[in-house]
Amino acid sequence: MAGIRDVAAYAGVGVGTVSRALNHTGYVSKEAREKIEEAVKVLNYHPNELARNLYRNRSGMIGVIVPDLENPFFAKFLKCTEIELYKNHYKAVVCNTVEISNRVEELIDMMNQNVLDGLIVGVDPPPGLNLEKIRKPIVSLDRNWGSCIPVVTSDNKKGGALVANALIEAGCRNVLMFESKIQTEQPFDVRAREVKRILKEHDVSFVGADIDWNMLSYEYYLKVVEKYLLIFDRVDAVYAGDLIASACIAIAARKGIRIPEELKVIGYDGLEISKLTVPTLTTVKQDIPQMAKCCVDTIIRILNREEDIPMMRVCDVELQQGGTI
Amino acid sequence: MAGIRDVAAYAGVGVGTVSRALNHTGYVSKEAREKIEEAVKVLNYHPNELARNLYRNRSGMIGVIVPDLENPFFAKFLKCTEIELYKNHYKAVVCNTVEISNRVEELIDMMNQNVLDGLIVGVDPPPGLNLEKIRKPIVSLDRNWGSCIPVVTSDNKKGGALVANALIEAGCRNVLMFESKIQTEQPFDVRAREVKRILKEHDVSFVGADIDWNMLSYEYYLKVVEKYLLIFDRVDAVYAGDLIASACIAIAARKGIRIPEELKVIGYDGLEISKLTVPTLTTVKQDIPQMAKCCVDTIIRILNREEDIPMMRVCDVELQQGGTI
DNA sequence: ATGAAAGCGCTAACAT
DNA sequence: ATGTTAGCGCTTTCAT
Repeated sequence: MAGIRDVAAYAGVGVGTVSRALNHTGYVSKEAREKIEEAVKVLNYHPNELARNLYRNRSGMIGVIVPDLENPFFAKFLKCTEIELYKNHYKAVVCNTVEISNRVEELIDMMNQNVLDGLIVGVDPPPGLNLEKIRKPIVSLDRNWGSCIPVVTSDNKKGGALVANALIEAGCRNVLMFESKIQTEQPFDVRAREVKRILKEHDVSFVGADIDWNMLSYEYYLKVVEKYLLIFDRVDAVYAGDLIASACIAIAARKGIRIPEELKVIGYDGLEISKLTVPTLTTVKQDIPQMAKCCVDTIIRILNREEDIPMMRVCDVELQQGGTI
Repeated sequence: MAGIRDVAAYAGVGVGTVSRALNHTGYVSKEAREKIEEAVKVLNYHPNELARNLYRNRSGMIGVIVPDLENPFFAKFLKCTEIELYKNHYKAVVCNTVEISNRVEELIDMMNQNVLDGLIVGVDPPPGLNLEKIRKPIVSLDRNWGSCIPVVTSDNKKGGALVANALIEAGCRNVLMFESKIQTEQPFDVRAREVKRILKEHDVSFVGADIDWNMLSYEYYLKVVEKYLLIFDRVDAVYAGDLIASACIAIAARKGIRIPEELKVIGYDGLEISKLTVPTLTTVKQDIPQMAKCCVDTIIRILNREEDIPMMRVCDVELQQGGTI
């Protein structure tokens, strides 16, 4: 494995000249440059990025933590994030937290060990996290990690309002809501709060459904949706994330419940699957590419030591009209 | 940022002793060890992994290349691969090839630059690839990269037979197949070939559909499926990957075509979405976790310089019974 | 058992 | 414009 000294020797110059030639930094004569290029080719030389990293004290790697890649929301988020990072000459190191605990702490350690230059997190912070000791940037997707961690979120208030108003305009009186319980004070809690507020204002009653948010499988969703529809037989509408909403449409079809006549459904997220249901799912679409872009943009700006980094960036949402409401 | 010399100074020992203590290599007296542990805590010392990497000439990173994470097959594959890599103390650097060309070559360069210790590839090799110059392991998922690149595949022959036999037993006479054209001699071509062979044997006629495999969106699938069902109105069955098969079920529902009475559908892959269609999709399920495990296991064994690495590992498939055939 | 010292392969400051 | 040299922070001989 040829090193820079081999190249220097072969080209008959010093290592400094080689380094300058390769990095396009400082002056290098035409002859020297040509001899070096020749040597590089002959010796099949590739600069050892590890040595560069050590010197520069950066790895060019950003960790991206998501709960579960099987969830299409996070798969798409990672896809978009990876592409944005690539545009900024960074690589994405991926981490699923599902099935394994303590992974977040480990990735934070990797930052301290200089293996990662930063972290984009789509998961809750680990309990008892001490942000003091972290010297590298973290950007969060829709979670509160602390006052000094920038958050990229989508317009949950508008999203909640879109949901509530759609339900009200459709004349729903009894809504079954699959929503996370408001307890951890996360940005997306705003959404459920807004939905409930507006529904109350219009005297629409609703009931929350309690599900295990760590279970990601349609079989589980189908079971849960079926159970709840049985329990609450007066329900005339369901509001849930797209995956559960889709499960709901499937259950309705199997039970002969007509949508939207007998049961209205409104989803949230605007995932691909919303196009596939029959009828297509009316849902509030989050701009995942935009959220990914904001996350990457923010972390890059911190890495570049820019000033006035916004601590909160809110991406737009829009109603994607379907046939379920 | 405290370094190993700071720890050594604080503990009143040499750097060598600190290194040995931290790595549990060589002898270190109890007293020294305790003083060092104390120093590590006080100074909040984290060993710089970059320096270690340089010395050891490894990064602990494996690149995983997939066409598109929005495809649930690859999302799940990456998820499982990441978890398996983690168990082996490696990290996964992810790369979508969609939207950007030349990414494979770049990741290969990263191997030569010691940033990646190996590559797991779920994409075709770039044209004109020269394997000679690659000195680090590559393992491929279901693609031929060359005779010296191990391949992990699933039992495409059995899978094809399961499809064909299911179609025959259901009495289909005219099958519309959404399958990749056999031209690149990839392992998964065996599947289509086997389906066709058995169908011919039983005098079942079939017609292939030509679609743009780089387009991944349900809206596109829906459009294409609709077009083909119109063109071939004598078709009584469709065979396609789960995503297209699901689109097909949606189209049928919208057009009032009863499944399975008027049109039978059989999918391939066994993705989550197969549980969600109405009726549930009959499909051939690939064992994605097992394939991921084989890929990781193989690359780890090469990295560990083990002997007798199998050049081809075939994972089992099984028929997942649904209601579409 | 431990400290000193020589690298790992590169970059950049410095002297020429 | 270019060669020499001192690190980047660690691991590992090699004496002691």
